[in-house]
Amino acid sequence: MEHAAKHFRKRDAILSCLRGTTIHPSAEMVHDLLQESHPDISLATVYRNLSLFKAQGTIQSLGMIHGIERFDGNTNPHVHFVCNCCSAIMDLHQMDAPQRLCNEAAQHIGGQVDSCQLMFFGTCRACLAKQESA
Amino acid sequence: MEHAAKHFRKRDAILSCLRGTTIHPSAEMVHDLLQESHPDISLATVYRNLSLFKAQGTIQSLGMIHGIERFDGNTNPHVHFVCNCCSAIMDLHQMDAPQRLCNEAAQHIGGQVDSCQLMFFGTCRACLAKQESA
DNA sequence: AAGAAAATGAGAATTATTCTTATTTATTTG
DNA sequence: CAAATAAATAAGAATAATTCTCATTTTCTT
Repeated sequence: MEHAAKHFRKRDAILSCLRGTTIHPSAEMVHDLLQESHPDISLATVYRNLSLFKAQGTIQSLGMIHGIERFDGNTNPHVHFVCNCCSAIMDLHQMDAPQRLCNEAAQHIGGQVDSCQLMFFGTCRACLAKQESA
Repeated sequence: MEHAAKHFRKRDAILSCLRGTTIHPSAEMVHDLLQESHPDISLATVYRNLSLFKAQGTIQSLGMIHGIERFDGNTNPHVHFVCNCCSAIMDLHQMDAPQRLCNEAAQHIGGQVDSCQLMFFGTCRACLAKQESA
């Protein structure tokens, strides 16, 4: 059957939210961000749709950071920095994506390599400043 | 008697277990691996000591892989491959550790970079074979 | 407009991990 | 060597992020 583009308001709002932010939010952060425009959105709906988008490849998961799963609406491969102090996640677009290493990895592992993740950990500028003034 | 027993404490057994395996086990996997030599070890003890070693820097955490935290007794920086099918984690010692990228990352982020992790995801050889025969 | 299919809200269920407390084991001290 | 003190452990309860259930609402098809 032919389907026109379906319009599911809350689902769309969740995707727009992810695509419109660079904070790499968790499910709860998405829920908070949507409070103003959709005060009646359920946390379960956020979790459900994030799982769906992830399975579709529409968004990517950055994995569990400090015990909480974080998401990125930008599926282009790029490098991330995680602040161990405030759990902020920032893009490092300036750095070469390590995709070129996938083939090399595949040879060594003798399996099929689908993706890779390069992640730096440390303390962000804001948290460094806070520590100095304390 | 007391001196000899000191070397057979459960804490030591947990560390030895981690250092003697390359499967990058979770807490539960460590618990299982120790069943034969220490059938009365408690899962809480495993968790408690893994947290301790991690805080000390005696071992490293590879983060949550498919929802479960995995550990590595080898604190030397090296690259890992994760099978999305069976959750196996393998070392890629052959590949350059990306430590040299830390300085570059620090410049871009304007913060302090402590560590980094390069991880490849895909399907391991064993799981590929299983899929073909199915 | 009616019926079918999909999405949602609310809260219960799940599960990896952490915490609490009583007990056991190791270490220090007299 | 023995008493006192400190550290480690076992068992199970508590916690918290995530998933699941199901009744209801919304959207789509005819």
